[in-house]
Amino acid sequence: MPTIKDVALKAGVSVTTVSRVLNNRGYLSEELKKKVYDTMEELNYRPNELARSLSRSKSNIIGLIIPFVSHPFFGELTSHIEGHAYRNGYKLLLCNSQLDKLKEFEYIDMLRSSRVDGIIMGSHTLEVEAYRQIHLPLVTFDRQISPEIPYVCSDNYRGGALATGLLADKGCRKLAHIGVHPHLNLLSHQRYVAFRDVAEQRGIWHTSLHTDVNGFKLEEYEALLEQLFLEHPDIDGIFASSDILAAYALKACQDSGRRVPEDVRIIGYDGIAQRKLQNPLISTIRQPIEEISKRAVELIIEQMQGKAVASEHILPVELEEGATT
Amino acid sequence: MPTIKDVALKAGVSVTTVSRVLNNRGYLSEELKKKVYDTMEELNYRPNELARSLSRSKSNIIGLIIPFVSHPFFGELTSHIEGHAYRNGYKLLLCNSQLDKLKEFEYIDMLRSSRVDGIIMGSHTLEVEAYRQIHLPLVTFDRQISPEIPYVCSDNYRGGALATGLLADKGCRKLAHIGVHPHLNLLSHQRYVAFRDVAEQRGIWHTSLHTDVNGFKLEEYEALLEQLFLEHPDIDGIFASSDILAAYALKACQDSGRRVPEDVRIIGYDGIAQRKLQNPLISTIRQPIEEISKRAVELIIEQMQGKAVASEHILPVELEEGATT
DNA sequence: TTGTATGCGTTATCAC
DNA sequence: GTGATAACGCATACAA
Repeated sequence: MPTIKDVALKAGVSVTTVSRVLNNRGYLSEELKKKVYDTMEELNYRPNELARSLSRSKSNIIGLIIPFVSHPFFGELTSHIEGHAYRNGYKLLLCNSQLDKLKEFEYIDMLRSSRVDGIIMGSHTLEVEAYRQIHLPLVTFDRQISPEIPYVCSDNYRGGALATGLLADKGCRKLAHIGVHPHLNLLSHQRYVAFRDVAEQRGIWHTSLHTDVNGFKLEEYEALLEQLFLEHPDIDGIFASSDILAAYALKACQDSGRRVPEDVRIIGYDGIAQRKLQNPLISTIRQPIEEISKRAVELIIEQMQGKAVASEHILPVELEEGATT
Repeated sequence: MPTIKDVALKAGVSVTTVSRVLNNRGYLSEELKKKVYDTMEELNYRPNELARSLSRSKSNIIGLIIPFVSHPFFGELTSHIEGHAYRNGYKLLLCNSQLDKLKEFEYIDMLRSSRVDGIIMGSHTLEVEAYRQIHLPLVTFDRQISPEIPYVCSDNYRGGALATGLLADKGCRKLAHIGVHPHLNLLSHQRYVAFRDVAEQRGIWHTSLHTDVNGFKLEEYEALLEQLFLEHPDIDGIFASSDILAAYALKACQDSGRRVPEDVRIIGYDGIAQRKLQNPLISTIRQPIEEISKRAVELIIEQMQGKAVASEHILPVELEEGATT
């Protein structure tokens, strides 16, 4: 591949000049610019980003660590984050932790070595201290780590309250919450807290089931629903902590001859696009996924620029009623 | 951040020695190794991958260009590709083209500038010549570009034949194929070719509908199904070119009072995990997504190593019957 | 076995 | 306005 030196030589100028043209710095005659641009074109020259990054100590890369891209929610999140990064001239290094501690740890190391300009953390299997050691612009999704590290999330408590309130309003008398394991200090745990609060306020019987610690597996979801109906066959309202989980609940109801919403009412969380494939359409609490993604990227960029950023970014949710409630 | 120089200084050795320890090259006494490792630890030193990459002219980054990560099929593909890349010590730069020509073009440029070691192309909005100009290890998914560029895909023709054969066996007499626009020379077009061939061999009436050129939008899918049943209300067999499309077909049937599989039989393509959320379970032609991903990464690595690779990689599909046929 | 010097492709600091 | 030259952080050929 041709280098800046080749361009300089062929254009009959110095590398400094070529670099100047490249970065549009200082005063350059139109004629000179054209000459340089032409030789670049001629040589099919592409500036070496590695060298640029090294020299400027800025890579224009954002690292994204999430549990699973193949999970629809994270797929949408990733998609929007990529879009915003792209619009701002950043590349995205994708890291699937699979909720594997070692993998997440190694990825953090790799990202630091790669001198990424910042990291968006959507996976949180490690201890607080591990994240504090990173010393890079950081944004966390759905987890509060320490005051210096900003986090962005949906209004989990309000979402949980809205969902539970709807089930109560519809006359449910025996509620179940299903979700992933609340082992870590994830903010999504607030959905459950709200569920419990509202159910108790309203004096409604309620219970909660959750998957294993590393639970994002589809088989686990199935087992969870089976257990639920085995232990509590007369459940008449389910608040699922994700739309995927809600879809499983719906399927489990249909398979066991329960009518939805007549016998059992179901409401999910997330508001993923794929929800629309379900029949009947699943009621849900919509997270502003696009807004969350945008904010996360902005927060990374602002930190890089040395700006002070607020540490708390709680974005509003919206109740979106379908046909399962 | 500390550099190799800091480590050398503090350990009382030369940078060369530190570099040697880092890369485990040449003969080094255990004592010396330990001393160097200890100072690295002490300084929390991380080698600068940018500098390493520049020096070795190898970035250990693979670029992945796909239309949409949020599409379940590409989500799974991405997930597996990431896994294999990681296992081989490569990082993944994620590029969502959104089937936008300009974006895809710019991304190719960015990847070249970033000196990625290879590119896996799952988006193909550009002309053959654009890809031939890349001059980097390349692998294509589902598109044949030129003999030098290896491609990997599922056995599309066989998949289409299996699907159509099944519908025919079940007694369907009026078949429809639905898919995305066959504008580009995508190999998935073979699914349709097989559909037509088999239907004609068996003497079965058949038709085909497809989305717009840039069609991956969910709304378009809905419109497509609406049109299908409007024009051909008596269709009794549908072969959808993706499971997502099949899910829409299923929903459209249910919404219009058609029983599946009694009135209309449906079979999809891909074999995505999310298919299991549908009720009834959708019959499908399963692509070996994991194997495809593995092969793609391998082909990139082998090309980087200068090995000669075969240009055609057609992996077997499998008919997986659910409850919609 | 360890160190010196040079190069990787850019940018930035000086001079001229 | 333009051009040498020294960084950027690391790897490596060559010496010692």
